[in-house]
Amino acid sequence: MNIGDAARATGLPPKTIRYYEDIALVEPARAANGYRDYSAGDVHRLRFLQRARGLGFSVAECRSLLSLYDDDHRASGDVKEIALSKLAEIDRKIEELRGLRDTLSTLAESCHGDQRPDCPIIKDLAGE
Amino acid sequence: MNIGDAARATGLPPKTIRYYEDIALVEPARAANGYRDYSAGDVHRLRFLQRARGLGFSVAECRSLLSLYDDDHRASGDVKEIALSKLAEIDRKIEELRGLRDTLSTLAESCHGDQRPDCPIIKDLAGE
DNA sequence: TCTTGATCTTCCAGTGACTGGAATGTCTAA
DNA sequence: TTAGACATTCCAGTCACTGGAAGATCAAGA
Repeated sequence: MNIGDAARATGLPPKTIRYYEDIALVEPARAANGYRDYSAGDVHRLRFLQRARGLGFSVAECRSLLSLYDDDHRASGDVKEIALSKLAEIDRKIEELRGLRDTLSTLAESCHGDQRPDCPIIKDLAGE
Repeated sequence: MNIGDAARATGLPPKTIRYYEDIALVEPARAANGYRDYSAGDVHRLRFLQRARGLGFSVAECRSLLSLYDDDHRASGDVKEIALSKLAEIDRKIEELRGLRDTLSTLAESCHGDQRPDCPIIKDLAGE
């Protein structure tokens, strides 16, 4: 399977798939003409990556998850640990964004938003 | 005022302050010895940047905000527009993270997380 | 057979917003 | 005088791609 077909099968751009080979995440065989030749297993791994990245796992975390995926004797606890720590990270980010949201929304509400130069948002940013 | 003092006054690392000069956000005068010499106005702008970045504005947005900050005849509506579009962006991010959180939390809950290899998280990522 | 156009290859550079480190120069206090 | 704290510039690295150039290969149609 050529890279274009693998791209269609996984929803990943060819550039990204080549990048995943560069960083040794999915290393396909090569055909006689030098083209990458993706096996069904390779495509599975690519799809795994696509899902895991979509869930917010970093490439480094994906590497760990892939090696657990490869390991038939893995402990599900190891996988769960990664998932839970990612969950905690997402929670932290949500909290941070909520804080930003509240501050910014208060600021925006206090600004009349017309032609006059007087602006509470700028004043706040300036520290007045 | 040397860069170290400006750093202490604003909470920004010297490296970052130099970077802001590189991209022409805050360009201080130079002393006879070649050291950067930050005026009170420069420090105000740096503090403004520090606050705006902390609120999640990109450097490009900060550039716009700074030019509005500099313009005594700005319309507060222009500032409010930037703030509101950032607010909408933050809301989108929060929603996205909530979705991730829910998916990941459902997955983690369904995983017993022990020594056995059977793992619903891996199964889901593999698309089974 | 020739050509066209899609697809493939590699390699280099850019993104955003810094951050680290090396090599070197200047200032201040003991 | 000297130590060490601070300053300078410049280059390279981060993360996860993405864009583009230059050139090879393939499949289909005239």
